Amino acid sequence: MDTKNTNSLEPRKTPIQARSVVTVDAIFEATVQVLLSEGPQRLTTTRVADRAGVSVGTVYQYYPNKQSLLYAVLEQHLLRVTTSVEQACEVLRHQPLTDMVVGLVKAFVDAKTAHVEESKALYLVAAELDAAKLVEQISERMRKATASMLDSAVDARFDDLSMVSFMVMSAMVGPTRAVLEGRAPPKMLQALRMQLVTLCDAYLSRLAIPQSTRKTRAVAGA
Amino acid sequence: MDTKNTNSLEPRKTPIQARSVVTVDAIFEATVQVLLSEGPQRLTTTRVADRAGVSVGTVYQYYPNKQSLLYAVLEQHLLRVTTSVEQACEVLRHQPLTDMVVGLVKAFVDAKTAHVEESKALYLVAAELDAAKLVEQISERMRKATASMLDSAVDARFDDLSMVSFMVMSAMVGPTRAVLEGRAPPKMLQALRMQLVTLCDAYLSRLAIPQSTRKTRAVAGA
Amino acid sequence: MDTKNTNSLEPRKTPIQARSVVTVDAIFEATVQVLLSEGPQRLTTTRVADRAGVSVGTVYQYYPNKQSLLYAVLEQHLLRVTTSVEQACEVLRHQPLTDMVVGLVKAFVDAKTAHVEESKALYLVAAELDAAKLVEQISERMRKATASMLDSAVDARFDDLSMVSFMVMSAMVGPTRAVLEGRAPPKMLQALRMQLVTLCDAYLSRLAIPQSTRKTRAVAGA
Amino acid sequence: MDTKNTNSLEPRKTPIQARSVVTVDAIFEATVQVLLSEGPQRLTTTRVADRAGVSVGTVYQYYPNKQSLLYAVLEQHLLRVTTSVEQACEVLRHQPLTDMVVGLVKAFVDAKTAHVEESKALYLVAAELDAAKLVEQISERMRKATASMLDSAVDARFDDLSMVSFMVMSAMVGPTRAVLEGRAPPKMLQALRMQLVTLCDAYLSRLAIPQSTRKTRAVAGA
DNA sequence: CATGAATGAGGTTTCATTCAT
DNA sequence: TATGAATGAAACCTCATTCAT
Repeated sequence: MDTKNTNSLEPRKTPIQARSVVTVDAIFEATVQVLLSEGPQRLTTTRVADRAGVSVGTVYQYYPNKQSLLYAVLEQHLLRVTTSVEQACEVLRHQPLTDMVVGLVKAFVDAKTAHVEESKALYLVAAELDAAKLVEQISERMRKATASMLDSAVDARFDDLSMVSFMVMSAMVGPTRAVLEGRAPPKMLQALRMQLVTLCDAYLSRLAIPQSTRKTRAVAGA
Repeated sequence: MDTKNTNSLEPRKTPIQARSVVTVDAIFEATVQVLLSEGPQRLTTTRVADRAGVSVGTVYQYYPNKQSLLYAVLEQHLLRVTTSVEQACEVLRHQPLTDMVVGLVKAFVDAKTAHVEESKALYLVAAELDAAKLVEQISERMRKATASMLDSAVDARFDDLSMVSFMVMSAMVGPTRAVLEGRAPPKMLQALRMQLVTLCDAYLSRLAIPQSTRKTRAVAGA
Repeated sequence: MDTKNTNSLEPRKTPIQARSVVTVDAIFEATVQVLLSEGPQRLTTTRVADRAGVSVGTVYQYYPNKQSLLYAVLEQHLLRVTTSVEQACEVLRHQPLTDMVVGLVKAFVDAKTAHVEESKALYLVAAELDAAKLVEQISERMRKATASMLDSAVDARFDDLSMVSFMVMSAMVGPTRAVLEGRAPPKMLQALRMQLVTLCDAYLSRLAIPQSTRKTRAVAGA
Repeated sequence: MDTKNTNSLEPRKTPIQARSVVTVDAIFEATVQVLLSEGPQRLTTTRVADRAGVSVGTVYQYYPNKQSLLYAVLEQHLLRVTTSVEQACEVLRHQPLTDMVVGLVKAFVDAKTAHVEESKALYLVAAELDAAKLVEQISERMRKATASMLDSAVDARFDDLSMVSFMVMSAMVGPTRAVLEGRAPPKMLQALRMQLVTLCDAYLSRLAIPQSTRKTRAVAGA
């Protein structure tokens, strides 16, 4: 087992004492701050330590290397989004399709835009880090949650849920990222949610095999 | 005169002699290769020079710094995609909406997947580089082309072309990128084009203000 | 906060632990030694580090760049001379002119020749460094001190003290430098002091507005 | 004989054809210009070639290395000053002391200030170059000329001519250099000549063994 | 003779990481 | 545990010089 050695991405030790918890949090927080203020290129372990008010050595007490530090921050961010999406999906089960889309878009966009700067910075971190696996896992979880939710829609059924949920999730990512990274007509900031709803709802309606449940009318009209 | 100096992203000098043309190409090609084989983190000017079979100094004869090297490669890639999209948009003018979508998706996905590995590597380059401006320009060009094409559709009109074209382009980017980066159900590789067509066509149909005429009159008119 | 960054000429951090004080001294000393043994052209940060028995990295812990290293050495040297001259001027206040000249010349030449080799090497450093400002400040201080001293002479008054002190100081510099740099008849090494006294005293006597009083009253007055 | 190889400071070949003369001049001139516009640190052979409108290779046709190029420029400058001083000394033979000093100071300062910027730049070159020997030779020539002139003064004789001439020459250098390098009260630019005359004349008068020649009165009074 | 592409040693600087205190 | 001084590999970049064309 070399899961906790220098090459690992896992945090090194789990803090037990209260003081340690404070320290880890400070380091964590400092990492985000440095990321925002200096950018990922200028994020060095020393700078993080300085910002956190501890010494470099202390940073290495809790994270075996720089990657694991960034990994932790990235993971937290992604988990926040994922959790948010998963919870929304859970709540939205057994609703009509359109309600699902509205709820899903809201959950996703809200989570992403809660910390705009952080989101932006972390796109870069994800690139520098070999975080493919993590991103893949996260994506998988969100797709699963989405698929499961869609599967319970009262007014629609889908042939290929894994494909549909992949498309819905990744279709939301494109415009959202473009907006976060600042390329997008200004008005998009406001319109993003509605447009994403239109996009996903139109797509899903097109693919839906309508269900003649009592409570559901034809969604796609015509 | 000062535009080709050390801080610039512009190539340094235009080769005059024949052999130097070969050299520049070799360096450019080597950059792509190193990018693919080693990843952007391990791309160093020395490694590029080695791969190109020249000395470091030679690299710096043509590119003022490492960034400009990466910038050149990124630019070429993006321009390839952009040109492809623009040409498609031009050709597809005055067609029905669905034909447009099919053509646009094909142009975009073909261009992106023509050099899959290169595309993947360049996502990281774009992140590390301060390429925001370039990406923005490129995006802008594609949106313009798309908007102009959509504006000429024989069977639809749109209220807010800049928003619609932004959504279409960025909605295509999301799933495409996810596929290229390897997170996506395996079958997506094949299904991508069709799904994107469905996605975009559904979205556009939903937003279209239908034109009742079989033979469309002046589009921008009325 | 930003004053100790990479572009500064200021030393980077003040040593806290005892051992680091030793290190800074060693680096400083090594710089002087390399300067003497290899000349300013061959002074590299690596060589300094080697001579100091530390790694390059350590050098950069205390000096943000090579220039700051040289600057520190130059500054110390110039301050040594300046202080010496200022103290002499202070002590010599209210003396007859000739005593002043004798004391001033002694102070200056002694300080300069205390570390002959160092002085020689630093002429080159000053040239390579953008030390114009430092040299100017130092010169200014010495001129001020000289002027103030001369102003208190019991047996002379001067019309234009700033010009007179400039001439005296820079007239001393010429021959001293020539001697230090090894162009000068051999006997000059011994005769320098006396000749400088003659030079300056003759000059000052020529310009002095004689004071007829044996016991001088308020100097700046009458 | 390795006087014309790569390590030599001698120019490589003497141009015979007219075209060559033009080229050498252009290179020479370009060197001075680059020195002034970019400073000695940024003077590279390529930059000189560019400025001269020739290729680097051509520069190396006429100068075996960079040092020889700088050496040539420095030599020319120093020779100009030296020649000027020597000619003045020749002309001033058999004159009274004061006339000599006036003439000498004028010759020296005029030569030095004829190309102020060039003079400044060349101080740095002299430092970087191992030009000690050249400077020493030049100094020696000026001292010889001065000594010989002084020896012919109609109204004075000196015990130690080599020392006296050394002091006179180097005493002029100090203030002149300070003025050229911009540390000096502003008015000094105008006053320099007169002050140097006062300085040197006072010094020489003090050391002179008066000659009771018919045409000469006691110079220093007393 | 002139050109200018190519060379590559060598310089400066950074920064993740270790370890004695 | 925490500290922070020290490490040194490795990256970027320059520029004097050569030589085939």
